[in-house]
Amino acid sequence: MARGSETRSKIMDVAQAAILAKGFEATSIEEIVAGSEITRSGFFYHFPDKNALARALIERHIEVENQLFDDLFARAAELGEDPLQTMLIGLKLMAELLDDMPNGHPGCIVATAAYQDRLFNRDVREVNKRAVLGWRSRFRAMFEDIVETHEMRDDADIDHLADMVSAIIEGGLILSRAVEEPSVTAQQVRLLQSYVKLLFVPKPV
Amino acid sequence: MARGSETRSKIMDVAQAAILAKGFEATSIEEIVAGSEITRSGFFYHFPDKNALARALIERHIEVENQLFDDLFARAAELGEDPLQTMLIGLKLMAELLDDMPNGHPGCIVATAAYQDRLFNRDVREVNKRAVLGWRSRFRAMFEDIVETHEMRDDADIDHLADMVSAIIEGGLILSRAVEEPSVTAQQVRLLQSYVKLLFVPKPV
DNA sequence: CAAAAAACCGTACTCGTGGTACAGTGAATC
DNA sequence: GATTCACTGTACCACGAGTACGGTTTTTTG
Repeated sequence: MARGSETRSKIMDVAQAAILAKGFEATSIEEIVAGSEITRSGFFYHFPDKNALARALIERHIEVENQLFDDLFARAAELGEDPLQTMLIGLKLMAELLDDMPNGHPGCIVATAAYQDRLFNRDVREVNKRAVLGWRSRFRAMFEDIVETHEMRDDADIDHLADMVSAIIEGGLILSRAVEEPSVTAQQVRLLQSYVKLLFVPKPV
Repeated sequence: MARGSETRSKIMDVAQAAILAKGFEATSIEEIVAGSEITRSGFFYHFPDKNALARALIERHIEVENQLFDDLFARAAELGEDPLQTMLIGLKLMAELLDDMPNGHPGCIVATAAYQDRLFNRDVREVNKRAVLGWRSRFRAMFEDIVETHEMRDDADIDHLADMVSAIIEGGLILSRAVEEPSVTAQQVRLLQSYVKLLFVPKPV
Protein backbone atom coordinates (compact mmCIF):
# COMPACT_ATOMS: atom_id res chain seq x y z
CA MET A 1 0.00 0.00 0.00
CA ALA A 2 1.25 3.44 -0.91
CA ARG A 3 2.21 5.78 1.90
CA GLY A 4 -0.74 8.06 1.33
CA SER A 5 -3.52 5.51 1.45
CA GLU A 6 -1.83 3.86 4.39
CA THR A 7 -2.20 6.87 6.67
CA ARG A 8 -5.63 7.47 5.20
CA SER A 9 -6.87 4.08 6.29
CA LYS A 10 -5.15 4.50 9.63
CA ILE A 11 -7.14 7.67 10.19
CA MET A 12 -10.29 5.78 9.24
CA ASP A 13 -9.51 2.94 11.62
CA VAL A 14 -9.00 5.24 14.55
CA ALA A 15 -12.06 7.31 13.64
CA GLN A 16 -14.27 4.26 13.24
CA ALA A 17 -13.35 2.85 16.62
CA ALA A 18 -13.98 6.17 18.32
CA ILE A 19 -17.22 6.88 16.47
CA LEU A 20 -18.70 3.47 17.20
CA ALA A 21 -17.83 3.90 20.84
CA LYS A 22 -18.98 7.47 21.32
CA GLY A 23 -20.92 8.62 18.30
CA PHE A 24 -19.95 10.78 15.37
CA GLU A 25 -20.39 14.20 16.88
CA ALA A 26 -18.76 13.27 20.15
CA THR A 27 -15.58 12.31 18.32
CA SER A 28 -13.39 15.31 17.64
CA ILE A 29 -10.91 15.64 14.83
CA GLU A 30 -8.31 16.51 17.44
CA GLU A 31 -8.85 13.12 19.01
CA ILE A 32 -8.66 11.23 15.74
CA VAL A 33 -5.50 13.09 14.87
CA ALA A 34 -3.91 12.25 18.21
CA GLY A 35 -4.50 8.54 17.72
CA SER A 36 -3.36 8.48 14.11
CA GLU A 37 0.15 9.89 14.45
CA ILE A 38 -0.76 12.74 12.19
CA THR A 39 -1.45 16.48 12.50
CA ARG A 40 -4.64 18.40 11.97
CA SER A 41 -3.29 19.62 8.66
CA GLY A 42 -2.62 16.06 7.67
CA PHE A 43 -6.18 15.12 8.41
CA PHE A 44 -7.60 17.91 6.27
CA TYR A 45 -5.22 16.92 3.52
CA HIS A 46 -6.97 13.55 3.27
CA PHE A 47 -10.52 14.62 4.07
CA PRO A 48 -11.94 18.03 3.11
CA ASP A 49 -14.23 17.89 6.13
CA LYS A 50 -15.83 15.57 8.65
CA ASN A 51 -18.60 14.66 6.24
CA ALA A 52 -16.09 13.24 3.81
CA LEU A 53 -14.77 11.06 6.61
CA ALA A 54 -18.28 9.83 7.37
CA ARG A 55 -18.89 9.04 3.76
CA ALA A 56 -15.63 7.16 3.39
CA LEU A 57 -16.37 5.18 6.54
CA ILE A 58 -19.85 4.22 5.39
CA GLU A 59 -18.59 3.17 1.99
CA ARG A 60 -15.85 1.04 3.47
CA HIS A 61 -18.22 -0.41 6.02
CA ILE A 62 -20.64 -1.46 3.29
CA GLU A 63 -17.89 -3.19 1.35
CA VAL A 64 -16.69 -5.11 4.38
CA GLU A 65 -20.20 -6.10 5.36
CA ASN A 66 -21.10 -7.21 1.85
CA GLN A 67 -18.00 -9.36 1.74
CA LEU A 68 -18.93 -10.82 5.09
CA PHE A 69 -22.46 -11.62 3.93
CA ASP A 70 -21.10 -13.12 0.73
CA ASP A 71 -18.85 -15.47 2.63
CA LEU A 72 -21.48 -16.32 5.20
CA PHE A 73 -24.19 -17.25 2.72
CA ALA A 74 -21.74 -18.99 0.43
CA ARG A 75 -20.87 -21.22 3.36
CA ALA A 76 -24.58 -21.64 4.09
CA ALA A 77 -25.20 -22.63 0.48
CA GLU A 78 -22.54 -25.32 0.80
CA LEU A 79 -24.24 -26.75 3.85
CA GLY A 80 -27.85 -26.37 2.72
CA GLU A 81 -29.63 -28.61 0.24
CA ASP A 82 -32.15 -26.05 -1.03
CA PRO A 83 -32.71 -22.27 -0.89
CA LEU A 84 -34.80 -22.47 2.26
CA GLN A 85 -32.22 -24.49 4.14
CA THR A 86 -29.52 -22.15 2.92
CA MET A 87 -31.39 -19.17 4.32
CA LEU A 88 -32.06 -20.90 7.62
CA ILE A 89 -28.45 -21.95 8.00
CA GLY A 90 -27.28 -18.52 6.93
CA LEU A 91 -29.35 -16.83 9.62
CA LYS A 92 -28.07 -19.28 12.18
CA LEU A 93 -24.49 -18.57 11.18
CA MET A 94 -25.25 -14.88 11.42
CA ALA A 95 -26.59 -15.28 14.92
CA GLU A 96 -23.49 -17.23 15.92
CA LEU A 97 -21.28 -14.56 14.43
CA LEU A 98 -23.11 -11.92 16.43
CA ASP A 99 -22.75 -14.02 19.58
CA ASP A 100 -19.02 -14.36 19.06
CA MET A 101 -18.63 -10.63 19.42
CA PRO A 102 -18.44 -10.40 23.19
CA ASN A 103 -18.81 -6.62 23.31
CA GLY A 104 -21.70 -6.77 20.96
CA HIS A 105 -21.62 -5.96 17.32
CA PRO A 106 -19.39 -2.99 16.51
CA GLY A 107 -22.57 -1.21 15.62
CA CYS A 108 -23.93 -0.08 12.39
CA ILE A 109 -22.78 3.27 11.09
CA VAL A 110 -25.76 3.29 8.80
CA ALA A 111 -28.13 3.72 11.71
CA THR A 112 -26.16 6.63 13.06
CA ALA A 113 -26.52 8.40 9.76
CA ALA A 114 -30.23 7.67 9.53
CA TYR A 115 -30.94 9.49 12.75
CA GLN A 116 -28.92 12.59 12.10
CA ASP A 117 -30.45 13.75 8.89
CA ARG A 118 -29.18 17.24 8.50
CA LEU A 119 -25.91 16.67 10.22
CA PHE A 120 -24.71 14.78 7.19
CA ASN A 121 -25.10 16.16 3.72
CA ARG A 122 -27.15 14.69 0.87
CA ASP A 123 -24.13 12.81 -0.35
CA VAL A 124 -23.69 10.78 2.79
CA ARG A 125 -27.38 10.02 3.01
CA GLU A 126 -27.37 8.81 -0.59
CA VAL A 127 -24.56 6.39 0.12
CA ASN A 128 -26.48 5.22 3.14
CA LYS A 129 -29.64 4.73 1.13
CA ARG A 130 -27.86 2.73 -1.53
CA ALA A 131 -26.46 0.45 1.15
CA VAL A 132 -29.88 -0.40 2.52
CA LEU A 133 -31.29 -0.93 -0.97
CA GLY A 134 -28.34 -3.19 -1.64
CA TRP A 135 -29.26 -5.40 1.28
CA ARG A 136 -32.85 -5.43 0.14
CA SER A 137 -31.98 -6.75 -3.30
CA ARG A 138 -29.55 -9.24 -1.82
CA PHE A 139 -32.06 -10.84 0.49
CA ARG A 140 -34.86 -10.42 -2.00
CA ALA A 141 -32.99 -12.61 -4.43
CA MET A 142 -32.63 -15.27 -1.79
CA PHE A 143 -36.30 -15.19 -0.87
CA GLU A 144 -37.23 -15.35 -4.56
CA ASP A 145 -35.34 -18.60 -4.82
CA ILE A 146 -37.20 -19.90 -1.82
CA VAL A 147 -40.70 -19.09 -3.03
CA GLU A 148 -40.00 -20.83 -6.29
CA THR A 149 -39.65 -24.16 -4.58
CA HIS A 150 -41.53 -23.73 -1.30
CA GLU A 151 -45.06 -22.89 -0.42
CA MET A 152 -45.81 -20.01 1.92
CA ARG A 153 -48.06 -20.51 4.92
CA ASP A 154 -48.95 -16.81 5.07
CA ASP A 155 -48.77 -14.19 2.37
CA ALA A 156 -45.81 -11.96 3.00
CA ASP A 157 -44.36 -9.55 0.48
CA ILE A 158 -40.89 -10.58 -0.57
CA ASP A 159 -39.45 -7.08 -0.49
CA HIS A 160 -40.74 -6.66 3.03
CA LEU A 161 -39.26 -10.00 4.01
CA ALA A 162 -35.94 -8.91 2.59
CA ASP A 163 -36.11 -5.66 4.55
CA MET A 164 -36.93 -7.62 7.67
CA VAL A 165 -33.41 -9.01 7.83
CA SER A 166 -31.98 -5.50 7.95
CA ALA A 167 -34.69 -4.24 10.27
CA ILE A 168 -34.13 -7.01 12.78
CA ILE A 169 -30.40 -6.46 12.81
CA GLU A 170 -30.63 -2.69 13.10
CA GLY A 171 -33.38 -2.87 15.69
CA GLY A 172 -31.50 -5.52 17.62
CA LEU A 173 -28.39 -3.37 17.67
CA ILE A 174 -30.33 -0.42 19.05
CA LEU A 175 -31.92 -2.51 21.78
CA SER A 176 -28.67 -4.16 22.75
CA ARG A 177 -27.05 -0.75 23.05
CA ALA A 178 -29.91 0.75 24.98
CA VAL A 179 -30.25 -2.14 27.43
CA GLU A 180 -26.54 -2.93 27.49
CA GLU A 181 -27.15 -6.58 26.69
CA PRO A 182 -24.90 -7.60 23.80
CA SER A 183 -26.78 -10.86 23.24
CA VAL A 184 -30.01 -9.18 22.14
CA THR A 185 -29.09 -8.82 18.46
CA ALA A 186 -28.28 -12.48 18.00
CA GLN A 187 -31.49 -13.44 19.79
CA GLN A 188 -33.52 -11.34 17.39
CA VAL A 189 -31.83 -12.92 14.39
CA ARG A 190 -32.73 -16.35 15.79
CA LEU A 191 -36.36 -15.27 16.05
CA LEU A 192 -36.24 -14.16 12.46
CA GLN A 193 -34.90 -17.57 11.59
CA SER A 194 -37.80 -19.10 13.46
CA TYR A 195 -40.22 -17.00 11.41
CA VAL A 196 -38.70 -18.03 8.09
CA LYS A 197 -38.82 -21.65 9.24
CA LEU A 198 -42.52 -21.40 10.07
CA LEU A 199 -43.40 -19.31 7.05
CA PHE A 200 -42.19 -21.72 4.38
CA VAL A 201 -43.25 -25.33 4.01
CA PRO A 202 -40.11 -27.46 3.91
CA LYS A 203 -39.60 -29.69 0.91
CA PRO A 204 -40.68 -33.27 1.48
CA VAL A 205 -37.64 -35.53 1.87
CA MET B 1 -51.30 25.32 33.07
CA ALA B 2 -49.14 27.76 34.99
CA ARG B 3 -47.14 30.27 32.99
CA GLY B 4 -43.83 28.55 33.71
CA SER B 5 -44.67 25.05 32.60
CA GLU B 6 -46.43 26.44 29.57
CA THR B 7 -43.30 27.94 28.06
CA ARG B 8 -41.37 24.91 29.20
CA SER B 9 -43.54 22.56 27.19
CA LYS B 10 -43.47 24.99 24.29
CA ILE B 11 -39.70 24.79 24.28
CA MET B 12 -39.95 21.01 24.35
CA ASP B 13 -42.43 20.96 21.46
CA VAL B 14 -40.22 23.09 19.26
CA ALA B 15 -37.13 21.14 20.26
CA GLN B 16 -38.75 17.77 19.65
CA ALA B 17 -39.90 18.71 16.16
CA ALA B 18 -36.48 20.02 15.25
CA ILE B 19 -34.59 17.13 16.77
CA LEU B 20 -36.70 14.48 15.07
CA ALA B 21 -36.20 16.25 11.78
CA LYS B 22 -32.50 16.94 12.01
CA GLY B 23 -31.02 15.10 14.95
CA PHE B 24 -30.06 16.23 18.41
CA GLU B 25 -26.68 17.73 17.71
CA ALA B 26 -27.80 19.45 14.56
CA THR B 27 -30.41 21.35 16.51
CA SER B 28 -28.93 24.42 18.16
CA ILE B 29 -30.25 26.08 21.27
CA GLU B 30 -30.33 29.31 19.30
CA GLU B 31 -32.77 27.73 16.90
CA ILE B 32 -35.02 26.32 19.61
CA VAL B 33 -35.04 29.69 21.30
CA ALA B 34 -36.03 31.44 18.08
CA GLY B 35 -39.02 29.16 17.57
CA SER B 36 -40.18 29.32 21.17
CA GLU B 37 -40.55 33.08 21.61
CA ILE B 38 -38.03 33.05 24.38
CA THR B 39 -34.43 34.15 24.92
CA ARG B 40 -31.32 32.08 25.49
CA SER B 41 -31.40 33.06 29.14
CA GLY B 42 -34.97 31.86 29.32
CA PHE B 43 -33.97 28.51 27.90
CA PHE B 44 -31.23 28.03 30.46
CA TYR B 45 -33.65 29.04 33.18
CA HIS B 46 -35.76 25.97 32.38
CA PHE B 47 -33.00 23.54 31.43
CA PRO B 48 -29.54 23.63 33.00
CA ASP B 49 -28.09 22.25 29.77
CA LYS B 50 -28.94 20.42 26.57
CA ASN B 51 -28.76 17.06 28.29
CA ALA B 52 -31.56 18.07 30.61
CA LEU B 53 -33.65 18.87 27.58
CA ALA B 54 -32.92 15.46 26.08
CA ARG B 55 -33.84 13.74 29.29
CA ALA B 56 -37.10 15.66 29.63
CA LEU B 57 -37.97 14.86 26.03
CA ILE B 58 -37.31 11.17 26.42
CA GLU B 59 -39.32 11.00 29.62
CA ARG B 60 -42.25 12.78 28.07
CA HIS B 61 -42.00 10.66 24.96
CA ILE B 62 -42.14 7.49 27.01
CA GLU B 63 -45.25 8.63 28.83
CA VAL B 64 -47.04 9.52 25.63
CA GLU B 65 -46.05 6.28 23.97
CA ASN B 66 -47.08 4.19 26.95
CA GLN B 67 -50.46 5.87 26.99
CA LEU B 68 -50.78 5.19 23.28
CA PHE B 69 -49.93 1.51 23.73
CA ASP B 70 -52.33 1.27 26.66
CA ASP B 71 -55.18 2.59 24.57
CA LEU B 72 -54.28 0.56 21.55
CA PHE B 73 -54.11 -2.78 23.32
CA ALA B 74 -57.12 -1.99 25.46
CA ARG B 75 -59.05 -1.56 22.24
CA ALA B 76 -57.51 -4.76 20.91
CA ALA B 77 -58.56 -6.61 24.05
CA GLU B 78 -62.12 -5.46 23.51
CA LEU B 79 -62.10 -6.83 19.99
CA GLY B 80 -60.18 -10.03 20.66
CA GLU B 81 -61.56 -13.17 22.29
CA ASP B 82 -58.33 -14.48 23.73
CA PRO B 83 -54.78 -13.24 24.42
CA LEU B 84 -53.51 -14.39 21.03
CA GLN B 85 -56.24 -12.63 19.12
CA THR B 86 -55.71 -9.52 21.22
CA MET B 87 -52.04 -9.48 20.30
CA LEU B 88 -52.74 -10.06 16.62
CA ILE B 89 -55.35 -7.32 16.53
CA GLY B 90 -53.10 -5.00 18.53
CA LEU B 91 -50.28 -5.42 16.05
CA LYS B 92 -52.66 -4.80 13.18
CA LEU B 93 -53.91 -1.64 14.82
CA MET B 94 -50.34 -0.58 15.35
CA ALA B 95 -49.54 -1.09 11.69
CA GLU B 96 -52.60 0.94 10.71
CA LEU B 97 -51.57 3.68 13.07
CA LEU B 98 -48.11 3.76 11.51
CA ASP B 99 -49.67 3.87 8.06
CA ASP B 100 -51.84 6.81 8.98
CA MET B 101 -48.77 8.91 9.56
CA PRO B 102 -48.12 10.05 6.02
CA ASN B 103 -44.69 11.47 6.74
CA GLY B 104 -43.74 8.35 8.56
CA HIS B 105 -43.57 7.95 12.28
CA PRO B 106 -42.17 11.00 14.04
CA GLY B 107 -39.24 8.82 14.87
CA CYS B 108 -38.01 7.45 18.08
CA ILE B 109 -35.88 9.61 20.29
CA VAL B 110 -34.77 6.51 22.08
CA ALA B 111 -32.82 5.34 19.07
CA THR B 112 -31.10 8.66 18.72
CA ALA B 113 -29.88 8.35 22.27
CA ALA B 114 -28.73 4.78 21.81
CA TYR B 115 -26.35 5.71 19.02
CA GLN B 116 -24.73 8.68 20.67
CA ASP B 117 -23.42 7.07 23.78
CA ARG B 118 -21.07 9.63 25.20
CA LEU B 119 -22.93 12.61 23.89
CA PHE B 120 -25.54 12.07 26.54
CA ASN B 121 -24.68 11.56 30.15
CA ARG B 122 -25.38 8.50 32.29
CA ASP B 123 -28.64 9.99 33.41
CA VAL B 124 -30.14 10.19 29.95
CA ARG B 125 -28.97 6.72 29.05
CA GLU B 126 -30.54 5.34 32.22
CA VAL B 127 -33.90 6.86 31.34
CA ASN B 128 -33.55 5.40 27.89
CA LYS B 129 -32.73 1.98 29.24
CA ARG B 130 -35.70 1.99 31.57
CA ALA B 131 -37.96 2.82 28.66
CA VAL B 132 -36.82 -0.19 26.66
CA LEU B 133 -37.09 -2.47 29.69
CA GLY B 134 -40.59 -1.09 30.21
CA TRP B 135 -41.64 -2.17 26.75
CA ARG B 136 -40.07 -5.56 27.34
CA SER B 137 -42.12 -6.20 30.47
CA ARG B 138 -45.25 -4.88 28.80
CA PHE B 139 -45.08 -7.22 25.84
CA ARG B 140 -43.69 -10.03 27.93
CA ALA B 141 -46.84 -9.96 30.04
CA MET B 142 -48.93 -10.23 26.92
CA PHE B 143 -46.94 -13.14 25.55
CA GLU B 144 -47.13 -14.88 28.91
CA ASP B 145 -50.89 -14.79 28.68
CA ILE B 146 -50.68 -16.26 25.23
CA VAL B 147 -48.44 -19.20 26.08
CA GLU B 148 -50.75 -20.16 28.92
CA THR B 149 -53.55 -20.93 26.54
CA HIS B 150 -51.80 -21.60 23.24
CA GLU B 151 -49.22 -24.05 22.11
CA MET B 152 -46.05 -22.85 20.41
CA ARG B 153 -44.97 -24.31 17.09
CA ASP B 154 -41.33 -23.38 17.68
CA ASP B 155 -39.56 -22.69 20.92
CA ALA B 156 -38.97 -19.00 21.27
CA ASP B 157 -37.96 -17.23 24.45
CA ILE B 158 -40.70 -14.95 25.71
CA ASP B 159 -38.37 -12.12 26.64
CA HIS B 160 -36.89 -12.23 23.18
CA LEU B 161 -40.34 -12.21 21.65
CA ALA B 162 -41.23 -9.19 23.73
CA ASP B 163 -38.07 -7.45 22.59
CA MET B 164 -38.91 -8.27 19.01
CA VAL B 165 -41.79 -5.83 19.03
CA SER B 166 -39.45 -3.00 19.95
CA ALA B 167 -36.73 -4.23 17.63
CA ILE B 168 -39.04 -4.40 14.63
CA ILE B 169 -40.37 -0.92 15.25
CA GLU B 170 -36.96 0.64 15.84
CA GLY B 171 -35.43 -1.21 12.92
CA GLY B 172 -38.34 -0.31 10.70
CA LEU B 173 -37.99 3.34 11.59
CA ILE B 174 -34.31 3.30 10.69
CA LEU B 175 -34.96 1.64 7.35
CA SER B 176 -37.82 3.94 6.48
CA ARG B 177 -35.63 6.94 7.22
CA ALA B 178 -32.67 5.59 5.32
CA VAL B 179 -34.65 4.56 2.24
CA GLU B 180 -37.12 7.44 2.52
CA GLU B 181 -40.11 5.10 2.34
CA PRO B 182 -42.48 5.90 5.20
CA SER B 183 -44.45 2.68 4.72
CA VAL B 184 -41.60 0.39 5.72
CA THR B 185 -42.23 0.47 9.46
CA ALA B 186 -45.86 -0.58 9.16
CA GLN B 187 -44.88 -3.35 6.76
CA GLN B 188 -42.44 -4.71 9.28
CA VAL B 189 -45.04 -4.68 12.03
CA ARG B 190 -47.34 -6.67 9.74
CA LEU B 191 -44.62 -9.25 9.24
CA LEU B 192 -44.21 -9.49 12.99
CA GLN B 193 -47.94 -10.08 13.20
CA SER B 194 -47.58 -12.83 10.64
CA TYR B 195 -44.88 -14.45 12.76
CA VAL B 196 -46.97 -14.37 15.92
CA LYS B 197 -49.86 -15.83 13.95
CA LEU B 198 -47.74 -18.71 12.70
CA LEU B 199 -45.93 -19.25 15.98
CA PHE B 200 -48.97 -19.94 18.15
CA VAL B 201 -51.59 -22.56 17.53
CA PRO B 202 -54.98 -20.86 17.58
CA LYS B 203 -57.56 -22.14 20.01
CA PRO B 204 -60.03 -24.55 18.50
CA VAL B 205 -63.42 -22.88 18.03
C1' DC C 1 20.34 13.19 -10.40
C1' DA C 2 17.32 17.05 -10.58
C1' DA C 3 12.71 18.64 -10.86
C1' DA C 4 8.12 18.04 -9.73
C1' DA C 5 4.46 16.25 -7.40
C1' DA C 6 2.55 14.08 -3.23
C1' DA C 7 2.21 13.90 1.51
C1' DC C 8 2.56 16.08 5.00
C1' DC C 9 3.76 19.99 9.31
C1' DG C 10 2.91 24.61 11.91
C1' DT C 11 0.78 28.63 12.90
C1' DA C 12 -2.65 31.75 12.97
C1' DC C 13 -7.23 33.04 12.47
C1' DT C 14 -12.63 32.91 11.93
C1' DC C 15 -17.03 31.36 13.25
C1' DG C 16 -20.70 28.84 15.44
C1' DT C 17 -22.29 26.67 19.57
C1' DG C 18 -22.63 25.33 24.44
C1' DG C 19 -22.33 27.17 28.74
C1' DT C 20 -21.47 30.68 32.71
C1' DA C 21 -22.17 34.91 35.34
C1' DC C 22 -24.85 38.21 36.82
C1' DA C 23 -27.55 42.34 37.11
C1' DG C 24 -32.10 43.84 36.13
C1' DT C 25 -37.41 43.67 35.27
C1' DG C 26 -42.45 42.78 35.16
C1' DA C 27 -46.04 39.96 37.00
C1' DA C 28 -47.99 37.02 40.31
C1' DT C 29 -48.25 35.54 45.14
C1' DC C 30 -48.04 35.63 50.04
C1' DG D 1 -45.47 45.79 50.33
C1' DA D 2 -41.96 42.30 50.06
C1' DT D 3 -40.79 38.21 47.90
C1' DT D 4 -40.58 34.81 44.55
C1' DC D 5 -41.12 33.29 39.79
C1' DA D 6 -40.24 33.68 35.22
C1' DC D 7 -37.90 35.61 32.61
C1' DT D 8 -34.53 39.51 29.59
C1' DG D 9 -29.89 41.44 28.21
C1' DT D 10 -25.21 41.72 28.02
C1' DA D 11 -20.82 40.18 28.37
C1' DC D 12 -17.77 36.63 28.46
C1' DC D 13 -15.12 31.90 28.01
C1' DA D 14 -13.94 27.33 25.90
C1' DC D 15 -13.92 24.23 22.34
C1' DG D 16 -14.33 22.27 17.96
C1' DA D 17 -14.82 22.73 12.80
C1' DG D 18 -12.94 24.72 9.05
C1' DT D 19 -9.77 28.07 6.22
C1' DA D 20 -5.46 30.02 4.64
C1' DC D 21 -1.07 29.51 3.56
C1' DG D 22 3.80 29.04 3.78
C1' DG D 23 7.29 25.68 4.67
C1' DT D 24 9.24 20.80 4.77
C1' DT D 25 10.01 16.09 3.76
C1' DT D 26 9.39 12.13 1.06
C1' DT D 27 8.36 9.80 -3.49
C1' DT D 28 7.99 9.65 -8.04
C1' DT D 29 9.28 10.66 -12.50
C1' DG D 30 11.59 12.47 -16.59
